[in-house]
Amino acid sequence: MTVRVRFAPSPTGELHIGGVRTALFNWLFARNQGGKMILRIDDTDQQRSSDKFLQTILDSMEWLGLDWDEGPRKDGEFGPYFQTQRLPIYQEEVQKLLDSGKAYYCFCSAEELAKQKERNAQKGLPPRYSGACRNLSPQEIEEKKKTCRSFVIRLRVPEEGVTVVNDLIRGRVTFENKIFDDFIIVKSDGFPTYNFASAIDDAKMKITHVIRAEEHLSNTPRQQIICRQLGIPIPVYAHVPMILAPDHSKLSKRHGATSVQEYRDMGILPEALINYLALLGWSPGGDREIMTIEEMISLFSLEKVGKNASIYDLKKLTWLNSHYLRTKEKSIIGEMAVPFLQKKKLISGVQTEEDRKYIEKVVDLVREKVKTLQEIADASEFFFSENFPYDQAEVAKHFGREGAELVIKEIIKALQEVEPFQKETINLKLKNLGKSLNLPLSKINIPARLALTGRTMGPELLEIMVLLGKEKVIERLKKAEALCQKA
RNA sequence: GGCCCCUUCGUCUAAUCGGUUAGGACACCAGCCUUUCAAGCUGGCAGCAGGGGUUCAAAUCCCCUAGGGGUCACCA
Repeated sequence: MTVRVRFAPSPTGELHIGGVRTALFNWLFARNQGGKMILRIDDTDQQRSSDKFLQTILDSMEWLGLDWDEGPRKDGEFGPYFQTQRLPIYQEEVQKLLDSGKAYYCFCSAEELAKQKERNAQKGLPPRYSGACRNLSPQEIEEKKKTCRSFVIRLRVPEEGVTVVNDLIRGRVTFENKIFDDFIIVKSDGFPTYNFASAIDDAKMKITHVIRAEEHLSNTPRQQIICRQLGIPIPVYAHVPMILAPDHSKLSKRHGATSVQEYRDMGILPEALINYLALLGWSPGGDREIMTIEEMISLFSLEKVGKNASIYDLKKLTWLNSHYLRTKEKSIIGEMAVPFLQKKKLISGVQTEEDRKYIEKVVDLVREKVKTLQEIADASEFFFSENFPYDQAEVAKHFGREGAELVIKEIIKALQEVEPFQKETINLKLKNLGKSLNLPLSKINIPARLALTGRTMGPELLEIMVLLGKEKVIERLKKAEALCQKA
């Protein structure tokens, strides 16, 4: 039997790192097993679902390279892959349950139920359904259908016995059936609830392994009860540990960047995010940390997924990102930096071949010092514009001192003589200048760097000079000379 | 509150069947390198939640306690 897994997000928000990690584990498992990855959209919440979220989720998945074999933008033989398009399927199953008495209509209003819950809470009892509509006669049902505005359908849950979840990660987990009340399977708007739709779809889509977050573990027995009542197969479950925020609480917007989109905007590379997330809750064993996607696929196994929740740490993500930033093909990084440079208005929308080459050189030079694509853009401003800012404190310190102007003048004079304007020739000239002025090289380089870039730190000075070209170098030094007089 | 899950450095984790000076990575600190800042290299700091058992031997098996998380929705 070929492995079939699914990732089933609901389009009620952006894809956050917890969700992606679940998607990733599903994907790695499928690819490792030579199975199929199915993407299903659980959009039964009419109020909160939106097409905008659907699109960003799909875009995020594609950006990360987590492709799917069946699903939206793709289709497949077990569709449709949107739950809202599968209503007839659910209706058919509900009817079966209704006919056999395994489910029943409930006419209790939301207000009534809320009151009931409150009463139970006051008595210190668990909030459960009273069973008021459990045994209505056919006549009563017909009558209520006429008088009540709306109704739901509940599943008759056996009161005795236990339901055992066999989880690949957690082992056997046993639940007493008496802790469940008759839960709702069809809402008053006619849409199925999550547990119901999910159980049916997993079976109809021939899902073999349900890999999802641990928060669903407590829901699993309900789904198994549904499966049993419907006589459909129960998949193998694997509940992966949750990802928690640094304060140990459940992930939310107030914890800063949590969605894929935000990381993308920040200038995180997809492979860095994937690599980082793979390490959260899973380890290939040994000392492996940095892995290609192919290595992850071949090394992945659910047995090696841990049981305990993990807390995400931006610092490590950032470290991985800087690693990939430095080691990936420079033309690719150059390409990836383009939107960030555009956003800062350092380059225009269209580039000539020459522009591209220049961008690539700049990016290649700057990437050694930074951790994100955004930082590449921030660090390369002076390569694209004459209006870059000067660090005022450094200006005061280096241009304000006595003799500063003279040094700049000497540098200008020396550089003007350099021909051709290349690393070696410039280097030789500056070294000689240092000797003749009896100054350490740093006393020449630091003011020069400040004049050319506005900062005292950055890529290698000689590289900067060559890339900028003689003309701009001289021009900026002259500007600095003027600053000296003011300082 | 009931039920369920979990617990190795600050964080992510490793440790085939019980025997390890409990390993690695990020972060942090120091040194080296260096024409700045990084990177890189070397070294350092730091952990088996607590208590009972079982055993010649426990991070590892069992029990209890504590702590954390999840779930009990006409959300998924």
